Amino acid sequence: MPNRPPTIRDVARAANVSAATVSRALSFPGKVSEATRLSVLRAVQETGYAVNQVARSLRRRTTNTIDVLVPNIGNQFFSRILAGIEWAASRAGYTVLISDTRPLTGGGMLMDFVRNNRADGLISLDGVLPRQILPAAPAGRRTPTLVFACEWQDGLGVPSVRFDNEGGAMLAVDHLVSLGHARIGHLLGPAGNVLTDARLAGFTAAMANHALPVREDWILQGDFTLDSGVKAARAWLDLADRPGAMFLANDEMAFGFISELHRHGVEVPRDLSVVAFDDIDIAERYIPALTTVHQPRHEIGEVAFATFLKTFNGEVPEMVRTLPATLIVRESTRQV
Amino acid sequence: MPNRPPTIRDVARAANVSAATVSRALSFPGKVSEATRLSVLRAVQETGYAVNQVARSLRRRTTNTIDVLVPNIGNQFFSRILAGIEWAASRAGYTVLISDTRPLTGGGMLMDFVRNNRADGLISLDGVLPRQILPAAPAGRRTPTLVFACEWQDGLGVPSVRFDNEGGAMLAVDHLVSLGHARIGHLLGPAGNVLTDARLAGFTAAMANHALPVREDWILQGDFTLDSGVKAARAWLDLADRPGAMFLANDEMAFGFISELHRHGVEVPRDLSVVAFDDIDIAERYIPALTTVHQPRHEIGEVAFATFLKTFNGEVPEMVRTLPATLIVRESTRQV
DNA sequence: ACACCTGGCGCAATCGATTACATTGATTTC
DNA sequence: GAAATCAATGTAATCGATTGCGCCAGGTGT
Repeated sequence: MPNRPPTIRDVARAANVSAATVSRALSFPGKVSEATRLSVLRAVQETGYAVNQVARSLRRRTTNTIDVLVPNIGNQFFSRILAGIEWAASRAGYTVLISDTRPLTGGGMLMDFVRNNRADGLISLDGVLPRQILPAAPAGRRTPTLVFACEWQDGLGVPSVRFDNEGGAMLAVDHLVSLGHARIGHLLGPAGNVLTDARLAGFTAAMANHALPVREDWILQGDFTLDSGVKAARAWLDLADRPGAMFLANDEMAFGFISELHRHGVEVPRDLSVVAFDDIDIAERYIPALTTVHQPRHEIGEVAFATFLKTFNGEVPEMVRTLPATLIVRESTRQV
Repeated sequence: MPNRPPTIRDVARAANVSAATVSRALSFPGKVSEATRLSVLRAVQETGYAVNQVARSLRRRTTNTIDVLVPNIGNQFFSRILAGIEWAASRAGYTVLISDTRPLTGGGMLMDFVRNNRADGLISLDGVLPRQILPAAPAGRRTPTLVFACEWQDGLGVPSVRFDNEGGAMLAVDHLVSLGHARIGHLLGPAGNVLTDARLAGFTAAMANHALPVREDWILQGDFTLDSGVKAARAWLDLADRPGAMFLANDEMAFGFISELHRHGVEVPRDLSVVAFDDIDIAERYIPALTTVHQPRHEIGEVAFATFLKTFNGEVPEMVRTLPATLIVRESTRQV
């Protein structure tokens, strides 16, 4: 009773042609006569045939699938990017697989996905891929196609698509300065992260532009999580001499930060101006609505996929593509 | 130069054994002698061999992979569930693929994933799968293994794991009543959604328990999005006679709702008590911190995977498994 | 009238790993 | 001491689709 799913041979039999012809009729309609094409199509209907992608992949040595590595699916920041990737991918007949890089503690499994021929390549939104992964092109194997998006890792010869983090940070600082702020602090992202560094660099550069000092004790350590924002707020409260404005490396920390200050009677923007980075969905609906740096997330996804495809097809892509960031002014900053 | 990746045959040659032995050494270490096992392992190292999963899947007719269908990856609510699934899956040697159901407008591609032998089964967090998908077990094919989690669809004979939505809604209402509220409204989820129905049912039942009237004009229509919360706030503001408390069908709408009211000078909880549903991460750090119904999301993921595995192995799973919901009281509700 | 294309199709090899079955040498059993 | 058993390994078929090669018939060119 539980007989096997129909194979191409079943279709061939039903259409009175060879399996080869069925294959051609399906993949290269122009290669067969109109009559056989139709009879094959009818046979497909009758049998309920669906191509076995596994067999096809084995023979074609290609999966038409890419895997996207996301540092943390829970971070809502990434969903728009994924949407952009999917959009471009489906247009090219590609399927998108998503993997969260965090659960894979060993890390060994990551690139195996490509080595095992389950995906044609990777787009990584995570810049800190385990060492083992990148050099994983042993024994004359074609280097697996890898593209970085958002985050990246230098010195690997891997193409990347980025936001203008430095420029975005400068916009943030410029905005605060234009509001009359001169005492400005910064809450960092996780140590060793390229975004942390780039945003700090932008912060420092902008401060220098305005001939403002960067005070060590006003540079707080965070790690992009809500919780680290909370901790930073406590550190801020402990400061003997407090800055009047803070540039936070992302929105999520800003929520933790502002909420914790609120619990201690410090109100944003009344007592402190805050500008963050990312413009995730809730930013507009937080109380206060968050002034933050916006990035074209859908677009970076599209570009990242295009870059993958180009690379996979053997062409040489732009190695670093930078997309602009803009500042969205809302309620968490005010004139002083 | 760009010679092919090493195959099992290359390993066999290097180890001076047959391909069959290599296969056994790798998959059933007990089946070969200690000596050969070691020499095979060494050969694997030397050659840099990695199993070709595609070939393995073709032969084994199994992929050790499940696909999880998520209505909206952007909704942070799902990430914990995914984490739970991954946790259980990796323990069973399974790989988890994640697909967002929204981009697949045609819908046809969804189950093809399984029909095409790319995944052993599906866990759907989306209850409104396109019709074509479910009956997709034609021509004597073994019905693909499908499990619903969170959301579900009745009358399909598909096992599901759910939260106690009705019970959670009742907890919410009970809490409001215990605070002295009697004039209570409800913001619905999207029409036709099982969660919407279940939460409404719980709301209605609890109101009846307390002999409180359910007023039609206090039942607002939403769709689980931030934006629909905003719109609901406007509808609420237009009310001639306003309820003093609202039970909202999810957190995200609550943020839109509360923020929009705030912009119009109505403060929560000062002017209105709000309790929502989901307890996503920011709930605790919203201002005010949100009183909401919590669900064991990691656990539902684990249970869903266990259910899948059971079904896939031909056992008969519990058809409906319900996990308890609890109320987390925070700052968005107050005594009147 | 003859050689030459060419469109349409079938045959069979192939992708890489797995596994049923066969083989071999050694050990156990009666 | 012969038969039976077993552990370890090899041989070859197999999973299902794709594709290089070649055959055949009908059409062209000269």
